[in-house]
Amino acid sequence: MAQSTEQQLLEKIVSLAKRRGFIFQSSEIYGGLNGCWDYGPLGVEMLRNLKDAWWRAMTTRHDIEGLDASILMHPRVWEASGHIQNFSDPMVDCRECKSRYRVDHLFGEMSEKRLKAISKAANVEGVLAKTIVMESRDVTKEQLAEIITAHTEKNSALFEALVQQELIPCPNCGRVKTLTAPRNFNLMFETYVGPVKDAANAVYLRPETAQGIFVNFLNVMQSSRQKVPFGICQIGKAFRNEINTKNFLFRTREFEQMEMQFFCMPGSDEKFFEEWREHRLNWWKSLGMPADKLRYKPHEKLAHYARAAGDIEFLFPFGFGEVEGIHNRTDFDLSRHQEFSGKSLQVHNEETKEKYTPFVIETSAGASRGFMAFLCNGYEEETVNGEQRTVLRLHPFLAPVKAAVLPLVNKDGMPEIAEKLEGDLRRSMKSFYDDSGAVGRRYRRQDEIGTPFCVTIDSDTLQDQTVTIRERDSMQQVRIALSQVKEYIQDRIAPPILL
RNA sequence: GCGGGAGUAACUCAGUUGGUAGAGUCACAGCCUUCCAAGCUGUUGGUCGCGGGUUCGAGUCCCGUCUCCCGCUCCA
Repeated sequence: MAQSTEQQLLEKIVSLAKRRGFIFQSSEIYGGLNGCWDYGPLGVEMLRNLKDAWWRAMTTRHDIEGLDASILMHPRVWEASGHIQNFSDPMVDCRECKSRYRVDHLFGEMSEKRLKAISKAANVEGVLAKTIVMESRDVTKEQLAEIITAHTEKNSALFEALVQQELIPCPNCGRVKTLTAPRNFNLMFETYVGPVKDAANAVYLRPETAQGIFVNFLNVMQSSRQKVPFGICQIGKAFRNEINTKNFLFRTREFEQMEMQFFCMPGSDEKFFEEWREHRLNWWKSLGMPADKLRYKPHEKLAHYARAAGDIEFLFPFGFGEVEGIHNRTDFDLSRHQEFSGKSLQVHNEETKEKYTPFVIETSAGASRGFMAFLCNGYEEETVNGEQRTVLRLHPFLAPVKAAVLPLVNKDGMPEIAEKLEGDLRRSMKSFYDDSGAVGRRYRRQDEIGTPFCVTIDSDTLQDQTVTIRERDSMQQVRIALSQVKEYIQDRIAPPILL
C-alpha cells in the first residue's frame, strides 16, 4: 500500500533522528520496548535547550518560583487528586467483533426502551435504589452510565448479569452476551517502597508533575516570601500506563512535562487563564513555530477539576496534536489536599481579613512532544542548484550545535587556525570542528542537524585575520574579523525575548 | 486489544523455484579539493527483529512472539 506523504515525512524524520543521534529506540538491541525512546547526543542537547528556554521564560519572572519534587509521592496524594478513582476505567471487549469499550461509553447509543429495562433490572439488584436519581424517576443516559460504571468498578457482578440478560449488546456488531467481564485498566504505574512487594507499601510513579507543586504550595510560598498571585513551575518525568503508544515521541508511557501552576484569588482566575493562554501561545511562536501550525482548541468535555480548559496544538505530520494544556483547576486540588491531609492550605486576604483557598491556573507543556514538534517543524527538503538539501530550521537557541568551524582546505595552516577557534568557542557554546571532504558537503552535514552557523577559515584569513560566517537558512555568508566570531554568534543564539 | 502494512549493515533498500548475504549512502583512514554534498583508494560494519518447526540445507516455507507505521479503540 502506498504511504501518504505525511507518513513518509515522519519516517524520514525518525530516520534522520536516529542516524544523527537525536533519538534511539529504547533497549534497541533487545528488540525495543514499546513506546520508549532514548535521547542521543544531539537529542539531549536540543531537549535541554528546549527545557532551558521554558525554564528561563518562567523563572526570570518575579512571580514564579521553581521546584523539583520527587517522582514518588505519598499514595494518599493520588487519592486526593482523583487519579486512583479516575485513572482506572472498567473496560470490556466484544468476543465476536473484537471491539473494545469503556463501560461508561456503552450507554450512549441506547434506546429509551432499553435504558428503562436496564434501570429496572439494575434496580432489582438494589443499585439505583440508593441513589438520588430514582427519586426524580427519570434516569438520563449520563446518570445511568455513571452509576453503573461506579458500581462496576467495585463489583462487576451486576454488569455481567445485565449482559447475560441480553440487556447490553455490543454497540458495534449488535450481538448479545458477547461482552467480556469488565477489567480495570489502571493508568498509573505501581511500584513498591522497600524490598517487600506488598500492597501495603505500594506507591505510584507520578502521572503528572502538578501534584508535587500542590503539596508544596505553602512551603514554596513561605520560603520564597511570595504572595498570591504567584506561580510554581517544575520540569520532570511523568508516567502513564497508556493502553496504546503512538506516533514516535507523541504518545509514550514515560514523558517529560514542563508545568506551571499559578495560584490566584478566586474571581481573578478567568483573567489569569486568558493571560496565560496568550502568553503560552506566544512562547511557542517565539521559538519559531508559525501561527498557521499552531492553534488553541477549547475542551468540549471538562475534567472533574476544571472550570475551563483547552489545548495548544501543533500541526504534526499526522495532524494537529496537543503540545500544551491550559486549565483552570479552580480550588479543586488545594481543597482536596486540605481535606485528605487535614492541613490548612489557605492563605490570608489582607484586605478582607479572611482566609481563602487559592484558585489555580495550570499550564502543562510536553517537553517530549515539544521536542518532536520542533523537529517536525524544522525539517525541510529543498533543491539548491539541482541538488537536494535537507535542513533542520531550528531556532538557534534550540539547535544542539551552535557553530561548526571548517578549514576551507587542509593545508597552509588553515586547520590549525580553525582548531584554535573551535577550542575558544567550545568554552561558551556547543561547537564542532570538521575538516573532512569538500566544504560544501560539510555545510550540508551541519544543515541536517540544524547548526545555525558555519565559520570557514580560508586563504584570506591567513592574510587579514577574517573569516566567513555562513548562515544555515539563507546560506548567505558574511566576512568578519576572527576576533569578532564569538560575539557575533553569541548575539544570535540568545534565548528568545518573550513579551 | 482488533485489523492492515513493515522489519536484511548506522540509514535507504535489492535478494529469482529454498542452495556460500549484496548495492548505494553514512562512518573511519588517506588522497584530491580555495565556498555549497555524493571524485579516487582502502577499511570497519550483518544474531537477515527474536524463538521454534519443516528440510540434507531457510533471509526465502509454517507457527509463535517482539518492535515500528497506519486505521479502529483508548487518550480523567
